[in-house]
Amino acid sequence: MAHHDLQAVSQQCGDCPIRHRAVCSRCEADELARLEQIKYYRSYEAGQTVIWSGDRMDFVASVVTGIATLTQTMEDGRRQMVGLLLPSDFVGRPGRATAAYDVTATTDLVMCCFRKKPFEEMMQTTPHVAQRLLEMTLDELDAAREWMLLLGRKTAREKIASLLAIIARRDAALKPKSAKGGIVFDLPLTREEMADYLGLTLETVSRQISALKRDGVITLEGKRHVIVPDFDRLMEQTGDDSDGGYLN
Amino acid sequence: MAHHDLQAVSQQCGDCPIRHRAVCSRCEADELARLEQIKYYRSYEAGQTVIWSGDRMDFVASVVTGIATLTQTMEDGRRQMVGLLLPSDFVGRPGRATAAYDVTATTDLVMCCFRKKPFEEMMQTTPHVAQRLLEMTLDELDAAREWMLLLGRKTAREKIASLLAIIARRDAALKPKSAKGGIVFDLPLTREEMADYLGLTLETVSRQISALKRDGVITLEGKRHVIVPDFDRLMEQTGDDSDGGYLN
DNA sequence: TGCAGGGTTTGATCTGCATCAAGGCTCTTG
DNA sequence: CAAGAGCCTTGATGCAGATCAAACCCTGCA
Repeated sequence: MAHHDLQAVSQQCGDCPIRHRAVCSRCEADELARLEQIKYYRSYEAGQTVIWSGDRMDFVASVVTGIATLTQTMEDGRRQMVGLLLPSDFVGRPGRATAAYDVTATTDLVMCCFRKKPFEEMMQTTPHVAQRLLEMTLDELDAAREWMLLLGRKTAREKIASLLAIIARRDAALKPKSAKGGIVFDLPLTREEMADYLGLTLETVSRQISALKRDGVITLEGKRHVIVPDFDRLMEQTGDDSDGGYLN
Repeated sequence: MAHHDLQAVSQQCGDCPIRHRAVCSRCEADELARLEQIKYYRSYEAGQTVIWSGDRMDFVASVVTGIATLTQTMEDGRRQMVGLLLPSDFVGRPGRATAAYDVTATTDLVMCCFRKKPFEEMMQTTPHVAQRLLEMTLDELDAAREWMLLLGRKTAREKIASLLAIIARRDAALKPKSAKGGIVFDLPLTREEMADYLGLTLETVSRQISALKRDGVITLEGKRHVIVPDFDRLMEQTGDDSDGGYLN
């Protein structure tokens, strides 16, 4: 429905590794040219910090490849992940000068950045961009609220199952078509990062994964490679309504 | 900075009880006329449900007076509040046909509603509205992420103190000027609603409030009327950075 | 005046997860 | 090949907050 979105825009150029070039028929040539001018790419390697909370941030960006996290840290070191950024997700806030969260690359990461000032100007003149950004932000807000239910009310086992289901679903959406014999994916997070995501300790994460393994809900090959023989079986462990997602 | 925002628009009419009429100099007369045509008011009394999760929802709205909550419920009855709507807050999602959460009036409530279809059309033609909505949604997302830190990592005492601080701050912002002798406000939520907000049980909420009272951090008159003699003292209990809020 | 019901407090006990601690696996580096 | 560093697992123990239960307070109403 959005005929000119940020991903499409950030993918106009030939060096962008994901998806096809998507030129929208209704986009004005000079809009694109303007975007091209304020756009640049940055790469980070796994573990590197993109920006620290409180730092000056004069760009907004969208993830091209890799995975990044947003985390908040309390003075005494307690950490909570508050965002998981996958390819096409947006970082940064027009109208704010400093970063509100630590942004970290958990895998090798490429981001497509736009300098903030010109980007904001473009938002004024190009309503599609603001509309698309609104849509993405509303999606993120929904995800955050789902996450709040998880943090506030789910048990450790339900939390782990939910996280696995989220990753499995996303992975299934990307891949052409998983084998019929079950869903297979690699965990993009360490046990500690999972713990920060779920509001648990890494020991509890480890124990609950072992428990799911013991109960035959999942199988592990190595520490990271997960096989889910029966996705419905996994979903039963999440505590969520079975009736899947609301379709818009 | 937004010269034409949703509240301003919803307050053009004389029957709107909050704030002054705010006519934006840059707003086109016919924009306003269009908004007037698709606008209507609805009232609910305390405790009433505005809409159930999954129900058809053919309007978007903003709170005029009173307080509403968004909650999610699991099949077995566990509940988590995921949004607290104060005057001027926005409900509903353009581009979604059904409600994703239960919306409940916790006090008597007046909402200014816009039928969804024409509202969406107006978003297309009036960029200011989409931009303002984006701003509001980003604010909500920030609040949700703060809330996630609370749910995932704070102790019961810190949760209670944080909630009191949030309410106190909001209240202070509304009132002309609190007395110098400390901040005073009424809790707009029952113990159970606070528990749903904080991911606790109502017993724990009650106990922690008693503890804060015992320690002299707060004083209670009746069950709902709170006196905070020293706001900094309360803030110390929240676990948050002392350096207050980032100013844009 | 009594009593019924919703909201709240407080006590006793239980339990899920945190904490503390040790050891295993795998990869890197000298 | 040894030594070290990350990351992960597993065990033992402790405690914050859940659960179960009882009683209190206030308001409305018969």
